[in-house]
Amino acid sequence: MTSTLSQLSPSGIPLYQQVKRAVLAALASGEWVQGEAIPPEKLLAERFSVSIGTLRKAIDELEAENILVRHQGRGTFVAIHSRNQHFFRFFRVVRQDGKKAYPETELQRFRRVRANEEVRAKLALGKGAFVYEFVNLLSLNGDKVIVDTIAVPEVLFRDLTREQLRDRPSTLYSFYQEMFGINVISTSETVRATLADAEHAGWLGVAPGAPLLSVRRVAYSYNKLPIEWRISTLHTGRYEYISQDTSGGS
Amino acid sequence: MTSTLSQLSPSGIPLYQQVKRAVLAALASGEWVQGEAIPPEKLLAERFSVSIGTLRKAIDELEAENILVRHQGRGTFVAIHSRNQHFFRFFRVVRQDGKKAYPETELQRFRRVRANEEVRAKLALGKGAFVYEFVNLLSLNGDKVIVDTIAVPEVLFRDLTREQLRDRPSTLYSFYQEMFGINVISTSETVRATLADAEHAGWLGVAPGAPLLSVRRVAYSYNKLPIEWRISTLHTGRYEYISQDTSGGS
DNA sequence: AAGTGGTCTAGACCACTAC
DNA sequence: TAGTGGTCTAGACCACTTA
Repeated sequence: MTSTLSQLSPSGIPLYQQVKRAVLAALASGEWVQGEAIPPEKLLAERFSVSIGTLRKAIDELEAENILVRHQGRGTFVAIHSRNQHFFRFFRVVRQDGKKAYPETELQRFRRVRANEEVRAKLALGKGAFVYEFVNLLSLNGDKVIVDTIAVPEVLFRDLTREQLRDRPSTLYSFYQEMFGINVISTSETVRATLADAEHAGWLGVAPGAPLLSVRRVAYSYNKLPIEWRISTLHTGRYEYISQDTSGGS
Repeated sequence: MTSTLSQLSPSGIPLYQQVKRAVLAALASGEWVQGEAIPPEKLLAERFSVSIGTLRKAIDELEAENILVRHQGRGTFVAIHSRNQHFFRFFRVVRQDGKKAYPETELQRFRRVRANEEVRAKLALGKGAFVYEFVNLLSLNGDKVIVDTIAVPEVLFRDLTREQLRDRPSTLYSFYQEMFGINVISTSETVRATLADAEHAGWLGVAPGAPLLSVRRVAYSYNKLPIEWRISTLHTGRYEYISQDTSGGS
């Protein structure tokens, strides 16, 4: 992969966007790997025959999209969506006093089934497609708080097993990344109030008929490809769902 | 307001951030008004004695935060948070089929009271401070869906009256903007499940004990100044609360 | 000390909008 | 045509990390 950029830009597309696409192409081709540093800015600027300012503008956007991470003095790295910071971007349940904690997960159920109509719609699957469907019970500070019912397309998660899920050493989304090369980069959620049915009441240790939150999520990879559908059922007795507006601030 | 920037930067804070703060200060002081253009970049660069590139970096961030809007060839404008696009950034309730609609509002209650401890904490008010507290019932497509209990500091909303609220021609936040010069630029929300009490059941036309969402919001202006505290109680029988993650994409 | 990204400059030229 | 923001350059110097 030399890829000195197609040299010509008759399209009128800004140079920095062409550079951005070229960097994305190099990432998608596997030229640079998860967690590894990409070449320094000066080298990249030469490779693409642009000034360093233009190169930086391209990298700026890739960093804003959580695809690259820069560290002053060390280099620019391919982002890892693992435990530390990124976890709480997608995990939005905290104790009512604001304290964040990592959940403990117990796999309750696992099966391979044909996707029903709702799941096919959410995951953009064709009729007859299979999904892996599993249920996790999540605890925070020892309290059973969340039941996640999750469906992922078989075609993207070939040969996923119950054991892999149960024994994974890291978060679910970094497991997706490490084992299947699938990156979750955005989600879309809706929230409703429901009453606990017998099964969820049992899992969460509440009375049937207790009020619960039902959070429905579609998770997307690059190009808005849907890769996971989940229904999270939350007991908000001592916890709550948070929804920050990240645009503003000073 | 000359404000040529304090000239000295012993603090080691990057210049463009100092410029950003200075622009925010000019906005907060009312020097530039809603929907009006701010001075051109070249002028601002001279005023703050920085290069145009540095000035642009400051404006870049303010645009990313929806505080300014740039239009090539026309100028840079103070963002208007009014009806059209911005409304649905803060109004996050849609019908379960995804259809968005503007709510109709009925003012149910209005009073001036001393803030209790919770409200004082959320709005960063001192002991004994007064707030205006009012209750709105919101309908979507003719369905009564939301009860908003809202508190705003008297010190920021001097002489707010029941009649002003009832007769306002626009959304609540553009009313804040037009009548009091207060801009909502970010919010922080938490969500819990509750059961309808008698009063809310009556307003929403549900049985007492029906499951409802309780959304608690603090709305902020520039510099993270809290300007409104509200508890929204939602009936999610046919509607739902949405929470998009806007960071990703390519 | 060497190498990385972060900031900042002082322009040039282009694309778009208004008049 | 004049004025606006958008792109791009070719550096200089600073702050941080690693050895």
